[in-house]
Amino acid sequence: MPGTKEPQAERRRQILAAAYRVAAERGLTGLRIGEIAARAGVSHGLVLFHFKSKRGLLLALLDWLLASTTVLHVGPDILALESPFDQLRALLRQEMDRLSSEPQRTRLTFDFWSASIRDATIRSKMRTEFDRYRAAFRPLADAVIAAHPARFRGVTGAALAAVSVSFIKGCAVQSMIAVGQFDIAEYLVAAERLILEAPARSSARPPSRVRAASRR
Amino acid sequence: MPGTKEPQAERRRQILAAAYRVAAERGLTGLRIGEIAARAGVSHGLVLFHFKSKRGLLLALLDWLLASTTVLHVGPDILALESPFDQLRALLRQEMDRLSSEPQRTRLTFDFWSASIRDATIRSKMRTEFDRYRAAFRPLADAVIAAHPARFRGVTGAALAAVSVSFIKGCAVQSMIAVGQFDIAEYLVAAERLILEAPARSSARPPSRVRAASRR
DNA sequence: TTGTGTATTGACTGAACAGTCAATACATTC
DNA sequence: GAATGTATTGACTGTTCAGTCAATACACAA
Repeated sequence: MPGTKEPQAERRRQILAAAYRVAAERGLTGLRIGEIAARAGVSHGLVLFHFKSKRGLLLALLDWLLASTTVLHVGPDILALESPFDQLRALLRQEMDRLSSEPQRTRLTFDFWSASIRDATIRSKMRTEFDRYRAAFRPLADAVIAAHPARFRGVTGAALAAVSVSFIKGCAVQSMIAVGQFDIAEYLVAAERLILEAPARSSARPPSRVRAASRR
Repeated sequence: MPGTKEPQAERRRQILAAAYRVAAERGLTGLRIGEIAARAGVSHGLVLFHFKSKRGLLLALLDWLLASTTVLHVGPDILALESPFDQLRALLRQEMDRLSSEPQRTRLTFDFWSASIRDATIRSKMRTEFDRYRAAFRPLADAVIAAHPARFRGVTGAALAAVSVSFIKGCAVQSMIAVGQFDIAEYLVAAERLILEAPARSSARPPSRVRAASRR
């Protein structure tokens, strides 16, 4: 005996929320329409009614995941920093913190990356997202290059942005596998010193603009 | 009517080889005992006979994959470089080249990473491999720190090694998703300038030891 | 009230697969 | 050449799922 009706959009939302919870726990491979339905408190058939097929649900879930992921935000506190180097460094830190503070979301995203290897549709969606993410780094990357033309002679803003993204993704990958054993704080310090020539700790000396640019 | 007998080890090898091919094409999720058997030219039942269960086969495949992956090798040409910075840079380049020259293997490894999120046994194996990989970077990382004590004050060799690995993994991830569109050569140049303060191109000036160390 | 379209259910179907097993072939030892 | 142990097959089983569908309930309009 069919239950109470809900407006279409609302039902979809409920089901997607349940799907997200299941996917976060069991992974994309362990995603079962039956379990999603149970969690959403509806029938198996209804899930198919709203999403047409399992694949349809999967793609909707991906859209939902991407849409609800915070877009890279370069806030005022970052813009307030003097040198582009400092800004880029602050941005990296912010992003790594964000990824590690949302392990479920990060793991699910990772699952979709993996799926994207063999699925063209998923890949295309992921790529769009990747591009957007990289593009958000672009202005800063350009600024860094402009501030240090000699050092970055021949380096494009695109490539520099790509490298920045790599750091973040690579860090995420490692922290996912080596849970606990991988100290993000320590990692960040090392990354900063290595990449972006950090100023000495607790010194009052102005940040990074000190060097480079004077080269060659 | 049962076919000709093969020595146990040899059969396992044949089946694993077939499993690798199937996994490379279809991914771990698409791995089917039936298809593996067909490719190996044996029966479905025989695969189970030799590997006990699908999971057994999966773990054996992982062992095989890890065992057959080239261990990080710091060759004489790298050791010949003067400064630790240059050595580390050369090593990064070598590894990125290697990963991108074996896309199938890299993709499969990626698949296993993904599986490791939800499977403790796989995770443990992957972690061991990760540790080994990171450990191989360790001596160089230590050398870099020793060469620039001021710059890396408070940074451990472990963290520096972890960052190096991140670069490589992050690069691999991006190049897998943004196939074609992602220019590894350009990426490498950017990474080198950003991370390791590259010497100016085609200049005869001695490498990196120039700076840092003098700081503070 | 009647009618119409949409939402919802639960039972059913069929396919895909992992795993089992008895039968059989081969190799080796005695 | 009989006996024994191991490899190999193919048919079978049971389960797990995605997807279908007819029946039904609800909302709303006429």
